[in-house]
Amino acid sequence: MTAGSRLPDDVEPDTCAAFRDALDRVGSKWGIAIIAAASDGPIRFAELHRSIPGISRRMLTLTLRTLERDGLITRTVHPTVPPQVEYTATALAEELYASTRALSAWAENNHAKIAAARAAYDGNEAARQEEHTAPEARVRADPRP
Amino acid sequence: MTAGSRLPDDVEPDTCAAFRDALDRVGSKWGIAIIAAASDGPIRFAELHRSIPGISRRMLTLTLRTLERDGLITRTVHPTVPPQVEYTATALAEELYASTRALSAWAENNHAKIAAARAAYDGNEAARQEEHTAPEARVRADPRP
DNA sequence: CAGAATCCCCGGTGATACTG
DNA sequence: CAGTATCACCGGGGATTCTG
Repeated sequence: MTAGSRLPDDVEPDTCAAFRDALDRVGSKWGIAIIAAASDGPIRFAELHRSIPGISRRMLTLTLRTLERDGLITRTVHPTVPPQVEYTATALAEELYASTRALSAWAENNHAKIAAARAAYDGNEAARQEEHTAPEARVRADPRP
Repeated sequence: MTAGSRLPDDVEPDTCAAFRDALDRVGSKWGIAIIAAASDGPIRFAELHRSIPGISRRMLTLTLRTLERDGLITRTVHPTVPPQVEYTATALAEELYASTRALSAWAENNHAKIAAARAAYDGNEAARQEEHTAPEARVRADPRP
């Protein structure tokens, strides 16, 4: 397939699809946080759990599994008496994390503009609502039973 | 608040949060595709709808609204007899889109490695399953009523 | 300590039909 | 043409409990 069938799958053939593909790996709620935390060398499950405030053990486990599956995190089990497991970000994950910086930087630099744009939009929106409801209607609170 | 209360909100204080913030703007299923399509100059609703294959009119409208609200897309209405509306990506959106490239590039360059990692993981996973089910059990299909 | 299992909720998304 | 309005789904994510 895709060879002659002319599937309608080519808007921004590569770039756009590739971006979504990257998001599938690191777009989950905790993905980036985990990779970031595991970038500073091996870190144990409990440490990870503590260093990422809002996360539940469940989501930590699940996200770690997908990251491990994709080769972004290595899992090392030390068969000591209280089980001890260490996680480390792979080189691949480090590259991914680095590729993330541009987006983070953009967000940091422009979240003020975004907020302003929202305020402006919401303001005009509210104004349009008023004139759409027709001025007369706004006076009629009509406290009649 | 946040002054002395020592809120547990500082894993990767800025970077990680900023990334998630960026995703809130462009992480939706169609966000990037729309910005990409609107980067090549003004484009009409129907054109947009055609150039992004899988999208429904509903999601196109909704996503355009949020993008407009965040100042990433400008909406221009021409009061002609058949209504004509044009959308254009703002400079802000262009910067955002540019900041996206690093991630897209990473995905393009490494999706092979990812696939390989997955295959390896799934292979070992299946193997572990077998030996965990205990060899004997695998022989017992037990066709008894 | 490091999970696995279960239940439940909610928001993003899709399908369909109607409108100015 | 360019939307809006409804309904319905389903999968990510959270809270809680159990285990080797």
